[in-house]
Amino acid sequence: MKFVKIPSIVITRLSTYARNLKILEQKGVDVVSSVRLADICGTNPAQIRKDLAYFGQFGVKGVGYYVKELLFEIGKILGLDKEWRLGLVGVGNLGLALLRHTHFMNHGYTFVAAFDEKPERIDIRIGDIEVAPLEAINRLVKEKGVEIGVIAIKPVWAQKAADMLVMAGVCGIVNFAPIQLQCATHVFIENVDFSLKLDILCYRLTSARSRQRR
Amino acid sequence: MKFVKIPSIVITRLSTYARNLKILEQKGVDVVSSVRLADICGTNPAQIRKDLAYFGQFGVKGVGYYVKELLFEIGKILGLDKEWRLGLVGVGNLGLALLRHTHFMNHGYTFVAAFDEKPERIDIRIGDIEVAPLEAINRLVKEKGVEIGVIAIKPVWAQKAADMLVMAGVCGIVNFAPIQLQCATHVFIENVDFSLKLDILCYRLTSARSRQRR
DNA sequence: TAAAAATTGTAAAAAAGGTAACAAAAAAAG
DNA sequence: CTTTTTTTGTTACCTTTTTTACAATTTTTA
Ligand SMILES: NC(=O)c1ccc[n+]([C@@H]2O[C@H](COP(=O)([O-])OP(=O)(O)OC[C@H]3O[C@@H](n4cnc5c(N)ncnc54)[C@H](O)[C@@H]3O)[C@@H](O)[C@H]2O)c1
Ligand SMILES: NC(=O)c1ccc[n+]([C@@H]2O[C@H](COP(=O)([O-])OP(=O)(O)OC[C@H]3O[C@@H](n4cnc5c(N)ncnc54)[C@H](O)[C@@H]3O)[C@@H](O)[C@H]2O)c1
Repeated sequence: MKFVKIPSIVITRLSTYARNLKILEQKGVDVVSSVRLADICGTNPAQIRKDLAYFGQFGVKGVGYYVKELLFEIGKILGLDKEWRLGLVGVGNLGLALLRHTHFMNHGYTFVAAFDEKPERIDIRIGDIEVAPLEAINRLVKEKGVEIGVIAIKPVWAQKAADMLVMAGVCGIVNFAPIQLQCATHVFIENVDFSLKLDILCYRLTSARSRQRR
Repeated sequence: MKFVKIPSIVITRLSTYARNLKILEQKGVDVVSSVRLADICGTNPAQIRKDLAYFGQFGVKGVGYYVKELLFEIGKILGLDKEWRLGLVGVGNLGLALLRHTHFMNHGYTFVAAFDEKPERIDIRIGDIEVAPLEAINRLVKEKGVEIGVIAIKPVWAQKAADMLVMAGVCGIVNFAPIQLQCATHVFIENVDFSLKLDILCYRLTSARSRQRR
């Protein structure tokens, strides 16, 4: 079999498809065409069909896609058919919000550990989680089976936290700090970047305004 | 002059360049070459030069780019040479974290208003901000000059909040709710999407594991 | 049962985006 | 002062991604 590299953007879209299929499922919709789904997702039908074609054939000609079935298949592709265990580094403003956010738990993601510089200051217990000191990362990542690290500390400390997570065996990191993390190539990093999005908006608003003036 | 459409991704990279130039400036670096900057930003030098070429000539042949000057110019391009006023909808877990986050204020972004369904429940005052009921959006957006709306409420309510913001005259929205907002074409929307990033990581980890097994 | 309509999967074409290469200019070395 | 080195700005080329087009298949209509 020929190896085909799957573009990152395809994965992003698959996640969007899954999200909207879930909504359709809740609404009791059984079958959806690529045209309808594209409309909902804000993309084009051929794109959906081509994205899916990377992984196989999931539709029925003349009919469309069975919502439940496609959702299941995309879940399998993305690896959402299992529980993923998250470990949080930095239980500050943002970190607390993330821990308290129950939405993830309903979607296959569970925080199983949390770390902070000054754990004694933070008296939070959510289910099994107790905030531990940074030094405990190595032990707890293994004990609790942390697979994905979530970094929510100040940019200056973020790299060190990433290094410790990787040393402990974590291969996936979601980084909220506005800084470019440098990790070994076997480690996958995704950034969630609010300021970046603000900057993009500023540019759009600014250039829209200057276009109006002309 | 020929109109050249500037790809979205170029703007994203400009923001990254600006962020790293700021760090270089703080370190006291005066001049940087596209090779060095590319190395720091994790891209390629030709890309940086081409990105900048969309907007003009900012370097000196044989020398490189003057850090302060390039930073200033990129700031001007992105529209960061002014204060931007933000209005928050949803002062819950995430919303509070955003309000309390002072980083933005140091970078040209200021929250000037905050709205919640049950404002009486939330006793927070940060500077001039007092949490107001949703009905006050129209009045306060105008009074406080809100230019960018930040949505941090449950997905089901997000569209309504967006509509109200747009009605009040807001043309830029950063949306934290995991839902596709539908707005008029003159409104710019940027999504900050944690679950999406988690899904991408899951896919990468899953496919890396299945590759190992082979 | 036959014709028309709907819709997928995929090949081919078109568009967009990224990379390499190099002339031009400045600085450094000889 | 001349040659070599450094480095930008830009063109041409290459790669990736998106869109179009259509045969193949199923369902619906007549
Ligand atoms: N708060 C937000 O709304 C927001 C939004 C976008 C991005 N961010 C980013 O998220 C990160 C965290 O923001 P925040 O507002 O929660 O900050 P914060 O200061 O409220 O929290 C940081 C927490 O990390 C802990 N900490 C500090 N150094 C540490 C270390 N070396 N190891 C472990 N823990 C350590 C602190 O004790 C604190 O509890 C920052 O990088 C920020 O830029 C925050
Ligand atoms: N908490 C997180 O870490 C996190 C992370 C990623 C995304 N999100 C998303 O951000 C959004 C908010 O999350 P949260 O954890 O802060 O939720 P939350 O329930 O803590 O807060 C929601 C707030 O919005 C208010 N509200 C409800 N309906 C409203 C309405 N119609 N108008 C105005 N205010 C209204 C509520 O009173 C509450 O204060 C959600 O869409 C969530 O999916 C949250």
